[in-house]
Amino acid sequence: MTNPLIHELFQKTRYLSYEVNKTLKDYNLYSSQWSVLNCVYRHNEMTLTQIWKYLNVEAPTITRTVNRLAVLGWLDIKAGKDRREKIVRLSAKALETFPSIENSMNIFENEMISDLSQEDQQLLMELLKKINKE
Amino acid sequence: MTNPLIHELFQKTRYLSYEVNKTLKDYNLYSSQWSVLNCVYRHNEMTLTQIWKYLNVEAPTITRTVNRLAVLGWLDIKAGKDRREKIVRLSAKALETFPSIENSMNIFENEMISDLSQEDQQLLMELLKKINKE
DNA sequence: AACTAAAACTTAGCTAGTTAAATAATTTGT
DNA sequence: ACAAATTATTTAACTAGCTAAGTTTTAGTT
Repeated sequence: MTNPLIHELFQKTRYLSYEVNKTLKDYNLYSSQWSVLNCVYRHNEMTLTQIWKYLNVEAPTITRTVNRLAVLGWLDIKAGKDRREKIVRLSAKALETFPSIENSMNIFENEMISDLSQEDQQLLMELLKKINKE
Repeated sequence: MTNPLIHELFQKTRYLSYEVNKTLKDYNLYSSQWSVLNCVYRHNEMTLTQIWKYLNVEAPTITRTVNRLAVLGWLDIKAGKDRREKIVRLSAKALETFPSIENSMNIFENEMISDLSQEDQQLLMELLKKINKE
């Protein structure tokens, strides 16, 4: 991008996603798959629509990722009372492995922001939230 | 991601890239194509290796994007003295259109960071640069 | 009750990032 | 001078964003 700030933001995110994928490789997971697992875990169960709204991506992205995670045995899918919707939960195997992955991710993320003090983090968060179309 | 800061970073970048694509739609360009055009323009001419090292992506990404841009008439490709390398320049048509795209992008980027003061921008840049593996 | 609109999800097809492995040209080392 | 290593680029195959257009089910309107 022309603006150095926006350029840096894109660079850093690419770098982060690259490093996250390396961390998750031990579990045969990709960063986007982890995002889905993590938010489903925290909500206990979610419909596809809840997932894509939460993660701020489009519906087809989640359809695909959730199906892959189901095939790989990480997620269980069941029909809702409303027969249009699908309800997603972590499988028994996923629940068992989850704490270990979470731990690896915590270590990784703490390493990534180890140069940022508590105030730095707070500040960075506020500054990021200011990026927006008027 | 587990960490809210990293989560926010990913969200914001997705949002930015989405908005950049909307801005560039008038020119039938995608944000990554613009990144390539912009850096080639600023360097006058570049080899593929110079481009991917500058943009911090892998070689195959640039091979593909540059070829597409050549087919679309934005880039001219010629062989270098070293016959392994390819040298890339903006086409006459691209040079003609460039200022107008650049202008649209400047307006867009300024809108995006309009809530950030000069110091905010400086600070944000410094904080972003602190994100790194130790 | 029947027609229409909306919601949840899917399918297909595009760009763009990645890795792994291949090819061709140039450098290096002996 | 020749074999081996390195460098530049490419190809194929994977994940992951997106849009546009489809199906099925539910909700709303008349």
